[in-house]
This record gives sequence, C-alpha cells and structure tokens, in this order.
Amino acid sequence: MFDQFRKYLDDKTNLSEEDFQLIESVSITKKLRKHQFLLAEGEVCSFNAFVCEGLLRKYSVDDKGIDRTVYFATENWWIADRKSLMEGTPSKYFIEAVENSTALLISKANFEMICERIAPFKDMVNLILQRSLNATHDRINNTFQSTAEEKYKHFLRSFPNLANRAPRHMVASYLGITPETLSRVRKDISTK
Amino acid sequence: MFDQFRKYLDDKTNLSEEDFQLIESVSITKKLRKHQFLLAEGEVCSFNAFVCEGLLRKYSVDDKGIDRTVYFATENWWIADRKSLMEGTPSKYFIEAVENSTALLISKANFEMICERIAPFKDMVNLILQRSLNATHDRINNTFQSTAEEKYKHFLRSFPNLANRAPRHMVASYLGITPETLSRVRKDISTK
DNA sequence: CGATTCTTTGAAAACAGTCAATCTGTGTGG
DNA sequence: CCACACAGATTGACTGTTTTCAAAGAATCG
Repeated sequence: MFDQFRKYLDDKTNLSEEDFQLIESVSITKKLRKHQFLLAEGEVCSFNAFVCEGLLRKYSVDDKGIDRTVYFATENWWIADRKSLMEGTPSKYFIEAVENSTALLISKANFEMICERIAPFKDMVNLILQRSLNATHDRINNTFQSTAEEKYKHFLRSFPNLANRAPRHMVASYLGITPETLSRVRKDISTK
Repeated sequence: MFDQFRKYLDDKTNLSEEDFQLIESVSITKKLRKHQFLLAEGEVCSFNAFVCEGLLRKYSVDDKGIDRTVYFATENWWIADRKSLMEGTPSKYFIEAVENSTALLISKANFEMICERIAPFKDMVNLILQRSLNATHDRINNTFQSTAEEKYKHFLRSFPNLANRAPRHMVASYLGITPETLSRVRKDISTK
C-alpha cells in the first residue's frame, strides 16, 4: 500500500530514503468496505487520508435530510475535514467509502510532525492546498450560474472517470440538482 | 498605509522589527479609483494584494457576457488570481475596485522571497489558504442547493457589511441569481 | 440638468423540484 | 439457480421558482 503513496510523493516532491521511512512509520493503512464511514458527523476529524484505491465521498446532510456532496476522492487524492482537523471542532461532514477502498491515514500530530521535519513535504502540502482552492473556485465559477445540463457536462469534462464510478444520485448531489433532473438531463444529452 | 498592514500582521503572527522592514520594503502602495482594474482578463497576475481600504471584486465574464463574481475583498483581505500567479498563465478573471480603494501589492518574486526568509509569515499565508478553502467549501455547501432567498439570507449573515456596500447586481452575480430575482427576494423579505 | 447606469416591476416562458409509480439491476436466502 | 426484496434509476404529471424580455422608476455622475 505504501508503494502507491511513495510513487505519488516521488512524483510531487523530492524526498530522501530517510524521509520516506519516517512517513511510512506514521502511515496507517485503513481498508474500507463500501458504505463504511471514515468520518461521521459530530466526530472530530483527527487525520489526513491519502486514497490508494477506491472512491471516497465527503458530504453533509441538510435540515431536510438531503445529501450535499462536497467532494469526491479517488486514487492519489487526499481527503479530510480540514476545518474540524484544524480547529478540533466536531465535523459537519460524513466521509464514506463509495467503493471498497484503501487509504493511508496520518494522524494530526504526526502530520504536523512530518511537515516540521520535512520541508519539501510541507511545501507540497501547501501547493496542494493552493491547487485545491483554485479548483474549488473554478467549480463555483462553472456551476453557479449554469443550468443542470451545463453543470453535468462540466462534471463529465472535469471527472470523466467518476461519472461511471459514482452512483447517479451522488453525482446529482454533487451538482446540486435532484436525481430526477439528472436523469432527464442524461436522457436529453443521449438523444441528441 | 503600511500601518494598517502592520497591525494585521501583528494580530496574525509574530514578527520582528527587521521582518516588518523587509516586508515594508517590498510593499507597493496602489491607489485605485472606483471602476479601476487591478487585473484584467488575459493578463498574467504578478502580485498578491492586501486591501487596506475600500472594496475589490474578482469576477469572470462568461460566453453570454454575464458577470460571475467569485470573491469580494474588503479591508484586511487578500486578493489575487492565485492560479495565474502560480502557473504564470493568463488570468480568466478581472479584479476591479468597487469603491475607491488602497491596496498593498507584493510581487510574486518578493512574496516568495518573504516566505522563504520569514517562516512565521509563510505559516500565516498557509493558514489563510486553509481558512479560505474551508470558507469556499462552506459557500458551496450553503448555496448550492438553496433557493434564491436562502442564498441571500446566508450572504447577509456571512457579510453583513457587504450587502450595503456592493451594488445589488454584483451581489446577485455573487449568489448566482439574476438582479431581478434578487430585487424580488429583497421585497419579499422586507414585507414579512 | 441630462445621460447613463442601476434597480424595480410585470407578464410570459423555461426550468427544476416534488410526488408517485414503474422499471432495472444487484444481492440474498431459500 | 431461482425468486424475492431492496435500493437505485427512470418516467410522468404537476407545482413552484427563476429567468427572460421589456419597460418604467431611481440614483448617480459628469
């Protein structure tokens, strides 16, 4: 499992053998079965997770009981509730395995320790943060004023592989539309 | 002008007199008149800007010529197009003064230099990044599946002071609704 | 004051949401 | 291996919200 992470790190940054060993020593492999939760609402998020295989999803449930998917994470993506992690407050989110998945967890304390000791790692993390922020702004930019059809097409362009892996109702909740609307949009597109 | 920034830095982090002087030496005061652009679409963003006074707005213009406001920045907020800045690519955004404003600009090279030399500054920047990402996720969470009225009420709660300073059509474009809809929503709320 | 831009209002059309029913596929237990 | 149950996906009819287009009122700036 760590091999996957190692390849990722090798690609993104420049670490010594010693660095790898330190990181490996604090990485906990976690297998998740479909539907299993990595984090539940009300819990304090205590880790950063790197997804080795599978698909995870972060979502909240609103007053009316409706899912709001904030984020999907597949192979080589990170997932956590940063707000809960940073502030030590109860999370408003669930993180759930959409497929059987494997993730590497690094506890908050260990993550900070690694960042302290390995400067390139810290830089990488901050770079990822920046990219993530850019991507999130793009998402707002591309879906706020759009019709359901435009939103879905943009989703297909951005995550061509996710559209088939994630159940439709989750895609719908990611796009902020109902499953029924998504179904109709897909029909419209296919008959063109 | 630098006083304002200094107070901000004092509040957020812990810097020596020497650090302040270094930062001041690379900060360029820029006065902007209402409607003036700090960045235009197609330009490469070459700075980070700290707003001392006034109100700036970051927006793109879509195919149909409609504004999409991504971000407002008032006193003590940062603004830039991070993507363009990071990658050196042409920006898709405009950054425009909504009021007469004053900002401190720090060029990309100098900003990186400061981050290198002053570790607490770098940490502060990364903390801001994280908060910004959290706030953006909250924004998605709170406005994606909401009605126009809910979006506006959430905006009022989040930015009570902005609602009066920013023209309504900009607020509308921030919320992803038409100015007409915003006008009606406001009427509905006031007659309750 | 006049011109331009912003905001509001009205009526019609487009769009997405809701509710209920049906269809599909998957997995489970007999 | 089949039948059944169950969750997810689709479809239809209806409702409600938002957009669009057009026009009239404010407000602002030179």
